[in-house]
Amino acid sequence: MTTLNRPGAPDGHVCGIDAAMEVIGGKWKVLVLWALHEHPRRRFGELRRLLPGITEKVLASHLRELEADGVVHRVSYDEVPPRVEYSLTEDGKRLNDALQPLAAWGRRRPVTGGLEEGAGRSRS
Amino acid sequence: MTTLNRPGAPDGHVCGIDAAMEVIGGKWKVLVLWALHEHPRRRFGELRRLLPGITEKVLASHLRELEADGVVHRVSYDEVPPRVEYSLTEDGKRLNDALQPLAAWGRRRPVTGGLEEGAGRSRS
DNA sequence: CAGGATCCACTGGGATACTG
DNA sequence: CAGTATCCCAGTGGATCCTG
Repeated sequence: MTTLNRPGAPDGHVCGIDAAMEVIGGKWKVLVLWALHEHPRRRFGELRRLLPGITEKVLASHLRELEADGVVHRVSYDEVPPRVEYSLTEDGKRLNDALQPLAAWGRRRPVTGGLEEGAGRSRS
Repeated sequence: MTTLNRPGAPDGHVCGIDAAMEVIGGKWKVLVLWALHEHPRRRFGELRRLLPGITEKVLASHLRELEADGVVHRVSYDEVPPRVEYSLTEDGKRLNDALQPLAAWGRRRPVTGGLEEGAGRSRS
């Protein structure tokens, strides 16, 4: 367990977000999910092309973890030229749905209408 | 740019999730948000107590980033014993709302009804 | 073409000690 | 009490080379 470890939720809930974060915790995870959502049944190379900047290792490992987490489905046809297709599982689609509100929130962030704190974007 | 960097969304969307992930990307970020959501106007030490296992450094930095991102509001009264109170901004509350579906998804994960991949939780 | 194996660099996070 | 300052380690992501 390298992720969030709540000692047992003293308040009575586990919030489940940590579980979700465990799944989408990778740097490109959500984008892979997203790409798969918009381009069902994509092959490794295609996904790689869809995610400019990602390396094979990272894509491969993310895909493997996503598969292990049951949100991505992998089908490999053993043909002469190796061919593998990835797609979202039902659970993966649900995850994507659950991600929508967050996406919407993030999208309206830069120009929030009622931000009174005057906070600016500043990160490392 | 240490975060997700999409070259400009070739498909026409930025999905916004990456922006959101930037905000909640810390290990304890969501839990801090959560704690603040359930315990409005909490002080540093109290928050620390609410998040067993978190260190001062991390709590402080998360709080600072969360504040910079406009989701947490910080009020410091300069009294004799230093006193600072943290609370969620309106945007922070919206973020929390946006997090709910994800939390719900994560909560029902362990016992998914139709998981045929036979995947188990396996991480590094 | 799909990825496994390595090596490396970076940074996020933990522990501890100190200050206003 | 509410942080800040260091040091350090581990995990994660990146680049490259190599294989089925």
